[in-house]
Amino acid sequence: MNIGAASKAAGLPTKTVRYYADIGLVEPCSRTGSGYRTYDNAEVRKLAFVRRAREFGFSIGECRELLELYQDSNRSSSDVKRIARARLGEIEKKQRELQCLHDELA
Amino acid sequence: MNIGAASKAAGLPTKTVRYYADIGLVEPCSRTGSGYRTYDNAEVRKLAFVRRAREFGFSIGECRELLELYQDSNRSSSDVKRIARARLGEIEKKQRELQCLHDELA
DNA sequence: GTTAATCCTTCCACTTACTGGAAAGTCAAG
DNA sequence: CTTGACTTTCCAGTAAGTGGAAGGATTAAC
Repeated sequence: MNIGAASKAAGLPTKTVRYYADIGLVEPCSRTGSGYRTYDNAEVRKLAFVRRAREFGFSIGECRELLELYQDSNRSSSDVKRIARARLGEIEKKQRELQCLHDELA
Repeated sequence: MNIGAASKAAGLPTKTVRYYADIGLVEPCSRTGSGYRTYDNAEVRKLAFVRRAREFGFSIGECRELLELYQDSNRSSSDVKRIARARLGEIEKKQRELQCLHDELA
């Protein structure tokens, strides 16, 4: 999949996908002989995940951390669990705040 | 209330409150003789409202629009209702996406 | 009643996370 | 074999803050 298709599938502008590749956040799985970035479903899922996280105010640095959790197939260490719990706490807080915003407008 | 107390009450950095005053998004209700910005509860509520809206990815321009809705005591016009409905739709979409993010991590 | 700590002011440079646009190479369809 | 859509890099610009300096104001303590 070229960058156009990948960005479309992930719901991000092509520019942003290229930027994420530049900063090493989500890298293409390879390059064609002519230098085109190629993505497959794994990367598209990561990109979509980052899109959602960014929409909720997680910084690029935090997204990096979240991606690691997301990719970690062995989530047994207490450290990983601790980080995940903290992040979930933030997300739940955001959910409550979003509800406030909703109620204030409705 | 001086800027420090107001920003604390609203949950925003002082710098940001000053910035919002500069761009005319939320202005202090007055200034002391010596130039200190003064805020009262109405402004603090607006600041907290903007904080929440910003946290959910609304731009400063959209916050301006939301603030107008928020302040509009006469929400009878169909135009205002239309904008509010569109914004509520966005917020509800964000709520669903946040749930996805939560589930992906949990 | 001065002094130290803690506000507050403006101004300007810097940062983060994109975003637009130019110039040029690539690819698939007709 | 050319046209049009897609891609590349690079560089400049934007949005929304954020940090820090230089200096004035307020308060609280000696």
